[in-house]
Amino acid sequence: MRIGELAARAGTTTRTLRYYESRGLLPARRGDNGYRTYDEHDLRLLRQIRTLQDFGFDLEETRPFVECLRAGHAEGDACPASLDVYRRKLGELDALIGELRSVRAQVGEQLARAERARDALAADAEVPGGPEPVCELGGETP
Amino acid sequence: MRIGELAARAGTTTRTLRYYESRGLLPARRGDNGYRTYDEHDLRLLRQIRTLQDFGFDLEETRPFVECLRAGHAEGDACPASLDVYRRKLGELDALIGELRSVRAQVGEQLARAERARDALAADAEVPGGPEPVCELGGETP
DNA sequence: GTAGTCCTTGACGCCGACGTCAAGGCAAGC
DNA sequence: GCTTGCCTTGACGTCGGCGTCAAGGACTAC
Repeated sequence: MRIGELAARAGTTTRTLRYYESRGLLPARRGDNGYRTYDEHDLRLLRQIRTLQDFGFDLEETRPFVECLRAGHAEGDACPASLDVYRRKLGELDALIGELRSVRAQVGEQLARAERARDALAADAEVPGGPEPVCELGGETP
Repeated sequence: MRIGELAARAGTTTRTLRYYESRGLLPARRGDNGYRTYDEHDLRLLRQIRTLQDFGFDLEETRPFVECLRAGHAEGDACPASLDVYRRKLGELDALIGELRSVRAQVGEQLARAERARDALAADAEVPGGPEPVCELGGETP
């Protein structure tokens, strides 16, 4: 199988495969004409990479899985190094999710506060002699 | 106040301020000598930008807040455009957090599965005549 | 006068994971 | 022979938010 077919079967591009090869992640054999040649096992490796990438692993993090498969294991996560990556990733995910939830809470609070302020202004505006109406944006404020 | 002082007071760098200016976000007046000149109001704008950046807003998303302050409002989120950004951000955060939790769950499951498989192999190994021991990685597999 | 500090603009570097174009080789169908 | 399509390498572009020089002007202190 040549590069175009492998790319199509894995739902990626030839550019990506050449990139992986340049990174030493997915080397290819070469035919007499210099064309890259792949087999089903390469497809397996590639799918492992893609799955992890979809999870947000960066390329280097997929390397232990690929090497594990290449070492003959049926699963890319059959080796301790892969499990370490899993665990490290779980830690990173937990930390990131925690940060994002904190940010979400703060932004939500800011929004609520700003809406209260706006409503307070709107209520004041209904009182005769009240202040200016709510900003409607647009740019020009006289 | 010149650029160095403003940067120091906001806990950022002169490079960053010039970058903001190049983006049209924080333009500066110029003194006779060509130096940029800022006042306390600029510091207020800058702090607004930095706060939102810390929340993960990208620069363009801070623009409505800055323009709102520049329009004379006491708060950067006193304008509807800013509230829209808040709401959009909340949606993005919720979506992202949801994705990350899903990924976290999947990775956790993969880890658990892989550990079960490893333990099963280890248990087998204790039985006389059982299969090969667990992969210890390292590279060479004969 | 001169050393030192701050300022100016301009321009390249960085990071990750490729996209995109260019120039040319190889194989197959007509 | 000619076109078409896939392949090759090489190299520059992308995105955001700056970092990091480099060369030179401005101002202060001594």
